[in-house]
Amino acid sequence: MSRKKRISKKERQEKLKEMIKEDPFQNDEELASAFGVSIQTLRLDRMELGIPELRERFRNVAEGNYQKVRSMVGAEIVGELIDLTLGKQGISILETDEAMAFKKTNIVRGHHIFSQAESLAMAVIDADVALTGVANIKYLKPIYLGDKLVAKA
Amino acid sequence: MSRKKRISKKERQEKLKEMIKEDPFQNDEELASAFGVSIQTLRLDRMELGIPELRERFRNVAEGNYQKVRSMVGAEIVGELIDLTLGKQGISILETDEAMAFKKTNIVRGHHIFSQAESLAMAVIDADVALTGVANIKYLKPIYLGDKLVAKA
DNA sequence: ACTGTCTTTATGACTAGGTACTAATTATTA
DNA sequence: TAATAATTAGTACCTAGTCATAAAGACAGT
Repeated sequence: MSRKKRISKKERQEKLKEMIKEDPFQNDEELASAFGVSIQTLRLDRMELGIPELRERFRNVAEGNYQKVRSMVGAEIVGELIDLTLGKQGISILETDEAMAFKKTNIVRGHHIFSQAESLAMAVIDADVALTGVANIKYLKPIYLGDKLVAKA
Repeated sequence: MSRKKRISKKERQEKLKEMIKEDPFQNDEELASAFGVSIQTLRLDRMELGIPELRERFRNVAEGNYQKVRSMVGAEIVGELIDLTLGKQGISILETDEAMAFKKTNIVRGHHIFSQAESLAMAVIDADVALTGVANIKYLKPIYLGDKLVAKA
C-alpha cells in the first residue's frame, strides 16, 4: 500500500536534468528534498547523469560567461572597446575581420552581427533589468568584410 | 639588508585589486604566492579590501550572467523572445514598459537600449567568437515609453 | 637600547558542499 | 521466496575558505 508511489528512478532523473537546466544553482540538499529522496540518492542520480557538483556548475557558468565578457574587454576578439563602464554604458568598435566571415564568401556570419551588439549590451547590463525596443536584425542584406554595423535607437 | 624589499602593504593591496579585476578566478594560495606572502596575509588583504572568497566570486559572476541570460529566456523581462536558437540566432521583441524607464520622465534608460540588443546577442553567442560592425548607440535621442529600438545592419 | 605599533605569519577549530567507499535496508520482480 | 535493483546510512576525506587568538618581525621615535 504505497501511499505515495514515488516516481521511478528514470522519471526522477529526467526531471533532475530539466531542473538543473532551468536553475543550475541548487545544492544537493535542495534538489533531494524537492524529490523527496535522500541526499545520497540524489547524488547517485547526479553521478549517473554526469552532472557535476554545485560548485563546479558555478564555475562553469562563471567561466563561460566571463569568457564572453573577456572576449569583449580583450580587444582581440570584439575589436576596440571604447568607454565601457560596467553597468552603465559601453561603446565598441570593430573592424570586420577575416575570421568573422565565411571564408569562402567573405560574408560576415549573420549571428555575429547580433553578437556585436549583444555582447556589448551584456557588458553594459548589470543590476537593472528590463529592456526597450526591438532587436530586429533579420539578415536584411549580407554584410561583407569591412562593413559596419550600426545599432541605432 | 633586506635583499628583496617586499612591496608595501598598500602597494600589494592595490595590485591585488587589479589582479582580481583581471582574473577573479584565483584562489588565495595562488594569489598569495604571486605576491610572495603567506596565505594569511593575503586573506587579511582580501578582508580589508572587502573582496569575497573565490567561491563567492564564482557565484557572483555565474549568477550575474545567468540572470542576464534568464532575463532573455524568461519572456517576462525581455519581452517576447522569438526564435532563439542558442549559438545560432535569436530575435526578440519587447514592448517598452513602465519598469524600464525613469518613472518620472518616462524616458527609457539609455543603457537599456543597449541591453536589449546585447542580451539578445548574448543568447546568440556561444562557441563562435568574432563580431562585425559598430555598436554606435549614443543616446542620439531619448526613447520614450512604447518606442521601439531597431538594430540594423 | 627599549617601547610601542604595525604587519606578517602561525595555529587551531569550524563550515559548506561536496567525493568515495562500504554497508545496511527496502522495494521490485522473476 | 530468493535474487536483483534501488535507496538510505555512515564514515573518512577534500577544498577553500572563515574566525579568533597568539606569536614573531619590522620599523619609528625617544
